[in-house]
Amino acid sequence: MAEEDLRAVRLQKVQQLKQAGITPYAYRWESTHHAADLQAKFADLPSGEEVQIDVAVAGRIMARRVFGKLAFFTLQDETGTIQLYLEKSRIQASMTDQPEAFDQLKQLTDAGDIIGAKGTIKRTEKGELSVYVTEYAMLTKSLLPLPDKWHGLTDIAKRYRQRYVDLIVNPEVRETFRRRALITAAIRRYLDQQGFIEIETPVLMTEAGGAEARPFITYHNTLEMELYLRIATELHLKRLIVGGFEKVFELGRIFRNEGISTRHNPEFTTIEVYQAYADYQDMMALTEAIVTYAAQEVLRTLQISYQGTAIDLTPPWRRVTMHDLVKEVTGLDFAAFTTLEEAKAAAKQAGLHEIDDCESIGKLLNEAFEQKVEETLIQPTFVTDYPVEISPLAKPHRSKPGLVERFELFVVGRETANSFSELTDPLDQRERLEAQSARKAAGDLEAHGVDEDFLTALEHGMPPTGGLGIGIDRLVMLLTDAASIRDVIAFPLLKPEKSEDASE
RNA sequence: GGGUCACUAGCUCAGCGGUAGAGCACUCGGCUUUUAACCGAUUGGUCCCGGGUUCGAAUCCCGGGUGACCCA
Repeated sequence: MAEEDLRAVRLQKVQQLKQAGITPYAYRWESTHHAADLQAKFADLPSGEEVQIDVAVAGRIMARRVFGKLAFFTLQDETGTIQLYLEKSRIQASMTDQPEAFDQLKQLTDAGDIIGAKGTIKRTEKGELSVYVTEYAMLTKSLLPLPDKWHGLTDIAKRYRQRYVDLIVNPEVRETFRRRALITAAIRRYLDQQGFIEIETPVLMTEAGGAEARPFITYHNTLEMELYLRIATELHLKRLIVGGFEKVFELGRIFRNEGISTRHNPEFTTIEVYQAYADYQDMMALTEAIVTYAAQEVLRTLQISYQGTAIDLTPPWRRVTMHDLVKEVTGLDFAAFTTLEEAKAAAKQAGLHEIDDCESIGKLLNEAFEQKVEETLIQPTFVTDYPVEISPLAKPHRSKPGLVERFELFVVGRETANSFSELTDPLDQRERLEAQSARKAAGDLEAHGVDEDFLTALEHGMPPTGGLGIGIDRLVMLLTDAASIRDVIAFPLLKPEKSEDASE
């Protein structure tokens, strides 16, 4: 039967309910238990036995098994499922004001409807814990059919486009988003316990900054000006450190106008943390603490499995410099090169590709790292001491010329966190931002203009500060064993299904 | 950006040049211990869209759309 016909049948049932004086869209319902509560509480109840306890439950009908004078419904709420044992004689005896109650249950309810039920507890002879129903109420009539009860909804595009249906029929999807909420709550709780406060900074900015990425551009009507959606929270949080806060963070959404893949969504969530009087070594300890706290709170273990690979999150994690890793994997010792030409020749020899545009040894080192090393970093690894050329906001290394005090955390081959001893010298910072601004002028779409107010803030003096950013989506992927970032974002960006060609 | 694959009933899929199919769901009938309930009978289609080849296209070719995976 076509979808419109299926819908028409259910609309007819809506009318029939109304004619019988029953609203198909009720106002409230009071439950005593969730399905999981009952399943746990009566786990030891033997088959065939009853318990005279009054319970009330509510949820969506997932399956109906209807006999002549008896019916079994599978009811699903947020916590799980429980069976309703619906006996004509018992319901008719209790719902005396509604003599047709059982027939209405058989004829006017469908899988997908939301109902409430009151009754006692009974484990059937076949062993299924059930609410032995005395009364029920239609709470919301559903007009559209649920997907196949056995195969469910597997079409990936449809799952993302109609996430509500995905959530109804795929319980593990609900679990993923429940865990995501637990992870962000755990992170906030940990930071709160450590004395950090969360301050919300602007999403709309007159100049994008704090990262190298293409921004989204929007427009303010009354100001008559273009604005950028933030690509990082960095520059505002540092202003707060200048202002005297010593431990701040923000867990929020940022936006990057770039490609979409299983690891990239145009809007995603990061947490950035700034701690005055700390350096990147302190931030490593903080990173370990945050991630292991979240894992323990949500999974109760540090031994996790990601897409079939065992990952051990037990700290301390390996700490190794980018130079040493590149040398270890490729055999190239970048500390030994004196000219760019020499380094490029050796890099090509080692099998690196598309390196002709690299204008410095530091960028070449980073290319070697990205092309050869990243994918090998499966267990949690802090990669330290980056070239200054690719780190415009980090403080020069206290003992290694040409490098900065920075680390990135890699797990399962993916960058998961990024941190530096923050650059606090306003003149050095100006030089680096102006260099970037020149690249913007030359057409680099990921470069940005100088944020003069940020430099003014630095000139007022920022204490030595450690900064840390963690990609929340990737962390959630890791802790929920999700293969795609779209599996941990409730409503990922998708192209509209049909282009409404017209209008022009 | 490039390559490969997918798109057929509400859902899951078969059909691959000759009358568009199955299971589930829906509708009707039967049924007081089911749990993919069962039995019987129906119903349901822009075969993603647009061109082309052909006597004939869901099927072959070209273009487009959406998505997945791989590569950059």
